[in-house]
Amino acid sequence: MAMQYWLMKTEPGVYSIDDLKRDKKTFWEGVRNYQARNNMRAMKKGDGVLFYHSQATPPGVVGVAKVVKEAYPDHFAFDKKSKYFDAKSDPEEPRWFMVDVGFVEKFGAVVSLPEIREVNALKDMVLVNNSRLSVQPVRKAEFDRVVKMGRAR
DNA sequence: GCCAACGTTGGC
DNA sequence: GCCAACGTTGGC
Repeated sequence: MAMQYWLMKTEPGVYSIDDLKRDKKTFWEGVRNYQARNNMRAMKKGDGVLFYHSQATPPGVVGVAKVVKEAYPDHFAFDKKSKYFDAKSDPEEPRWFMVDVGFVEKFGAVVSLPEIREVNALKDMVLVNNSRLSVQPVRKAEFDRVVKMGRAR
């Protein structure tokens, strides 16, 4: 099975690449969108992840992470005190899942969304065409190109 | 802070 | 099953 590639969004004020660098790895809880969830369930250990800062100035890819643990139930959905609580997720048949991701590298500077939009080879990225999806698949060529841009600084 | 895009909910 | 209303995301 070939390695797959993904892009995961986070608001740096909530959890940033620097937090991941410090923690080495983290669990990716709180995804409450079916398409994003399905993408997480398709992830395999070792898959590459573009780490994206949304709600940032500028927004963009700030580094690389990797999948270190495949999808398992998001128990925050069962916790009434959690902001991610969802009464419709039954512990017997969990609706929401999370994965663990590990730190790989932080780019010297952000590969910004406007820059990505300017690159013809990246015009089909989900990021460019569906700005709302928080966990999305990335083609290998796109992943390699963004990483190359991130390292060339 | 605004607003477009998109997903979800719920009445019928 | 349709679709209007509503809520959320995220760029600007």
